[in-house]
Amino acid sequence: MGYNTKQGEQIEGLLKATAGEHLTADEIVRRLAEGGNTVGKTTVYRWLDRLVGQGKARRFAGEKSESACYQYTGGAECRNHYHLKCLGCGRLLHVNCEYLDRVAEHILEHHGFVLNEEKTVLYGVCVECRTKKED
Amino acid sequence: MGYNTKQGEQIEGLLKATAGEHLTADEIVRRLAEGGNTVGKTTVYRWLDRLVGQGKARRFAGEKSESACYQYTGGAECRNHYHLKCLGCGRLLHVNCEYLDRVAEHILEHHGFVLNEEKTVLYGVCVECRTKKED
DNA sequence: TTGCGTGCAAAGGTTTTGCATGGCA
DNA sequence: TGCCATGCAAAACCTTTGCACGCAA
Repeated sequence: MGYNTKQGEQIEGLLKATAGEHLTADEIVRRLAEGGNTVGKTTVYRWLDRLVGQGKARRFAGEKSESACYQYTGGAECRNHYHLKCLGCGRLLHVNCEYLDRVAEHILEHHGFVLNEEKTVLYGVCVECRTKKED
Repeated sequence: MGYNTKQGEQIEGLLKATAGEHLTADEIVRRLAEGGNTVGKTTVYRWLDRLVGQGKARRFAGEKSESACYQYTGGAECRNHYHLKCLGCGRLLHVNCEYLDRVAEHILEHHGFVLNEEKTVLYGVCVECRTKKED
């Protein structure tokens, strides 16, 4: 199911190389073009859908009519930890932390709610953006 | 700043009355129409923007090209607790819990990250939807 | 009376789809 | 060869904006 193609490799490769950032479909087209690789926007959208379906990437809906951003998450290992996303720079932090694991247990026991770690993102501001603000 | 109008009251009223659910702009138009109150979609969007700005409502971006959903949060008090949103029924649970308050402290101390409780939503599945699935 | 609110129609922007062509296996 | 992938153009959608008219204060 699914062929390996030049475009697919380039899209996944770019996402992987910029895993700390988040990119819109448009930005992916532009960056690939800058690298000399022309890829149609339609193809970018189709590969992003596929990568999200495979759990290799993640989609972040934009505010209002902004474009959605996509970010590489790398697959299986990302299902076992938490994600902190910075509202300042967009960076996604991957946090392995037993304390946070216990949060899920607490929520289940005390609030009857099964936390979906894959769908949950904790929003806030990272250290870098915090110190930057103070300038 | 801002007049009180019939439409505004109806929109806020509907949102308040359905605080457990989440509605799209379209659904708001439809439900008001069913109640005999015709309100233009443009007006609905403008009031939703205002209510979100006032912290009275919250916007949840849809997947892909789905419409965004709006949900009544009631204002100031919602900034001091956590929100659990059910992926099954869309219900938003408001959780006041000292255990969860400590999560923010932990994240700051151990991960250098200032959690924004207002922007963060924990996704998962509520008790009702869990037992429903088992049928 | 003044200025904001309303709602229609139209525009704007993102994402999806149709279809002919190209490429992987 | 068979089937999927590609990419252009066009469509589909949600949301915003322009503008003339209506209503709140």
